[in-house]
Amino acid sequence: MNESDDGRGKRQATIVEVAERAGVAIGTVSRYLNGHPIRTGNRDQIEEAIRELDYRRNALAAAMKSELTNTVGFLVPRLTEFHAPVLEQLSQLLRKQGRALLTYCHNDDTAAVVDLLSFFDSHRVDCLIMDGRADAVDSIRDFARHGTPVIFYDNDVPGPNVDRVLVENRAASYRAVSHLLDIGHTRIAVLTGHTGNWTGRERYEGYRQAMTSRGVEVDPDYVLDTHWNEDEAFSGMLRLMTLPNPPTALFCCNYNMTVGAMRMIKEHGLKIPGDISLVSFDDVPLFRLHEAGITAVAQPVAKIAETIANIVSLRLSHRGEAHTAHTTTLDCDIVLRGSTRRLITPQDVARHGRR
Amino acid sequence: MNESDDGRGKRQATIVEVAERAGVAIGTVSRYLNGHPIRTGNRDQIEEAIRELDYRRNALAAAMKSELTNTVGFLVPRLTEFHAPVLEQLSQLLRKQGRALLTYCHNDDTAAVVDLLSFFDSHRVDCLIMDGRADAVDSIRDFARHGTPVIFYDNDVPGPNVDRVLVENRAASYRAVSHLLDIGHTRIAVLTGHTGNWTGRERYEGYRQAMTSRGVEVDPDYVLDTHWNEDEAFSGMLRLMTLPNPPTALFCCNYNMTVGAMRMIKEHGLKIPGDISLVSFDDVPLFRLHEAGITAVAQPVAKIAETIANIVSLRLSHRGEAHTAHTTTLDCDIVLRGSTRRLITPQDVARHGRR
DNA sequence: AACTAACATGATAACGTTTCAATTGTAGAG
DNA sequence: CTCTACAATTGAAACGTTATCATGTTAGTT
Repeated sequence: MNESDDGRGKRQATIVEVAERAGVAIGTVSRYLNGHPIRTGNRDQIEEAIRELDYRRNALAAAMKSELTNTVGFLVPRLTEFHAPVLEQLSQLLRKQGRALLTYCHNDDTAAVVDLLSFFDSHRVDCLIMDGRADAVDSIRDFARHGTPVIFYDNDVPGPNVDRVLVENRAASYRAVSHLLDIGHTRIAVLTGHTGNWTGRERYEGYRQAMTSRGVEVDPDYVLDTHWNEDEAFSGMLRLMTLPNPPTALFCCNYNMTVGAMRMIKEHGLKIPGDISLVSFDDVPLFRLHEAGITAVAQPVAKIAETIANIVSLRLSHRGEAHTAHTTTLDCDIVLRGSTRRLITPQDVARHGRR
Repeated sequence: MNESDDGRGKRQATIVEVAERAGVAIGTVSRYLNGHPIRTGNRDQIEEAIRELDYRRNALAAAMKSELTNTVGFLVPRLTEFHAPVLEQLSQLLRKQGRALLTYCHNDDTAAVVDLLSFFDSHRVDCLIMDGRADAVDSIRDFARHGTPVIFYDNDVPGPNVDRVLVENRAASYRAVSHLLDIGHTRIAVLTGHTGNWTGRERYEGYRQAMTSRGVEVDPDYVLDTHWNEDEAFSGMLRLMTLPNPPTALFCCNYNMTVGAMRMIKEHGLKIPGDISLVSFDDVPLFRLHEAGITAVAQPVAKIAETIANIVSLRLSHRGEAHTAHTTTLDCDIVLRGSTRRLITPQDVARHGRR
């Protein structure tokens, strides 16, 4: 329908043509486009020229000179119910700063991470946000060496001199497991995700400290170092529940594993919390709607996104200046629901009779 | 630790310096970088120079000449459990084509959509993927006029000459509601999302056709035109269940609304499917784990992502060539679970006695 | 050995901005 | 009306790549 809807596009007007048509210098147009003060007469001329020529700014050319692309690289491990809201809010906060996110979901694939790092690098993103990864420290250091700020979130890895936005994984786990201990459980199993990375290690450590601080010994059979994903959690859970002495409570270190564990529990006709109590790291809307309600550690998604956005803004407004990296550690909430129930001890059973 | 970890970054080597050092012409280095054949001797020289100078490609400068940024704009309404996996897979498929996604989550904010459109435009994304939006057709047309391919997914709006990747919303809804009718329900309510947009209208239309094809009249009280979100679904559901003659079954047109409806149902002590049967559009892992299991329409996420990625590739390898827009419509699956149960009729009750 | 093709190479002109130093214009003070 | 600040404007030089085309080199035929 449209005059030039021929699929070819049309020759693009440049700032030069705008300047000619408006009868001013190129620099003046540039200044106008960047919001600098302009003589009123000139402004009108320029605006008219822009309209008539259907001029659109070429951010690439601009970025080339100014060394700023207004683009931020974002590397996310998985788009789970924890990460998706972070991305959602981050995209909006950064937009208010005039920036947008170049997003990639790497699924713990080292090669993909390295590949993307160099893509982001050659595309000159102004900043990089990612989970700290031991398998890519060298690439990360290479990347950061050129002066682009990097922000780690969700997972940490020591070494690189970058800002970090993390949560108090250990303390939150400690409290979660303490809750299970409070209500009488001692045979508590944990799906750690993966103690090969910091987050998994910290969450496990919280578990361990809670246990030992009550004098409960950690049974190695109860510690499953799976891989943050549903299927491994499912099979791990299978091993767990077929032990001669299965656990009475379970602590799952992320959302995906909670789903895997719950699937095993349901498919084998077990009940939460009747047969086993459950605490999940990561809270999702549907946990409220579970039959019993799932007790969960809620990460402060909004605060995380906000903090990251602030750091981006800060680093880029002082770019070039030397600075020391800063780590922000945010608190988590524990939401108690019905999936954790006081343990019925043999004594209880004896006292009240079977079933 | 690193030699130049001073936070300033260091002067960036260019292709010119590489050429000088390698003793070849600039063009030769460019050709090498783009994988064109190069004399063996020269190749070694160039590779050495690149290594020694720590050269990194500047994709901006390249894009400026080649008119290709290897960047694709992605505008997603919300990062729900439907959209997140699409983004996840899309980011990976496009990466294999050497492209990356500039992502923004607009939350149905018209101003944000328009803003992003012009951001993508000035950043010269090679292609744009978004939900078709009536509130932005003009901006979309403006955008497309310059020759950049656009792909609509999830939602459609007639007019723009763009490719479309959609699902058979109407047919899937028809089958979902027919299932409810099959098992005896007639008082079936629907949360349409928003019939102001195509997806909502189609899903409602499937509902309506299923009803009338069985001679069941659609009760306007049972049709709730809410807004795809949890809270409106919650309050809508409240209105629904306090009707003198409340529905015995419910069809929710997206995941968020299902959560809202389930929340109301649970908080008011009602049972699924005891008090009300439920079908959800969009299937998520936790639906399997609900007490009864939630019957749901599963959109073919992987196919959607794949189809979009293929179109991107196709359009960009034939760019500049005139083409006619193509619409792909994909099938959905209906997964029957326990949330839909045969209606207990008054006769049944009479026959078996109360409770 | 001479003669073609076929192909890699070299020099240079774009691509569309921003930036900078130099210049012109403007308005307020004397 | 002139002088002085100060701000807006100008013109040209980058920014780092790709594209073009004429030139040089190689390898394949006869």
